[in-house]
Amino acid sequence: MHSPELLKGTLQTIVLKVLKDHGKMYGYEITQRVKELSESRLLLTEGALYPTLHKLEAEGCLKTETVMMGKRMRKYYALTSEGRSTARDRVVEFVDFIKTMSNVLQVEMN
Amino acid sequence: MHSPELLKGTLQTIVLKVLKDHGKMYGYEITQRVKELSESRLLLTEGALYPTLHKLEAEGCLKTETVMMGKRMRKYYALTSEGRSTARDRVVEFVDFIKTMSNVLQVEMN
DNA sequence: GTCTTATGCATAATTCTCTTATGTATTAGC
DNA sequence: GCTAATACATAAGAGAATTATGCATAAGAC
Repeated sequence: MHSPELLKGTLQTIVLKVLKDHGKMYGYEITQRVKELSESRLLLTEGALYPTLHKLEAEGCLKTETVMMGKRMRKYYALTSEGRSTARDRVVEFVDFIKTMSNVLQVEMN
Repeated sequence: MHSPELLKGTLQTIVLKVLKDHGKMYGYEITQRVKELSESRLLLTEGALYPTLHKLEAEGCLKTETVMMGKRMRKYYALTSEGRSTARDRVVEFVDFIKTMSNVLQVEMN
């Protein structure tokens, strides 16, 4: 597991990009996908994920669709067009940040 | 300038690594060196830097030496042997984190 | 010669984002 | 029947930064 400190500020970026790559998903599914992609090194907690989803929705980046699976609720999230644009921006911003950090820390990131 | 959110959790890593590469430095000097290395994209604020230096010193990673330059004080910081070890660990941890993020975000960092 | 900028330290109040804890409820495995 | 996994959600608390403030010296502009 990674030091959770480093995760700060990257959660929105992760959520947006995963949704961009995998289409509509529900919260629990996102946590599992990130766990897979990170080989269990990044474990999203619910207390962080759901508020983030709600916030991104409130900002117009995500739209929702609630489906009942039998008696259990599933709330699917998908990017709006604004969300797609924000996703692009956030990823670029993150990559730029890493390039800067490579220079400051004098390390190669590959 | 980068979104300051991303900086969270990386400040200690930056301070430790810069001190490892440049030997003893004083606070203001560190801000300037980071500004240089990052081409003004990372600007350390004093409100973040000084508490971080004090914390690292309290943890035994840094030792200090105060010098008077004329009437102005300079407090030099240098890594202890524990600090050198911590610096190594933090950089490795950061690079690992970036590798994981590359997988999750599906981007190349080079 | 005064005014602004740069140098140099430091701390406090506030904000933001996450962790941890808690709550509710359904479904699957043994 | 019990435990683990699925599935949502919110609240209290912690941690790390920003912003604001304070003090003080030195250098450069005009």
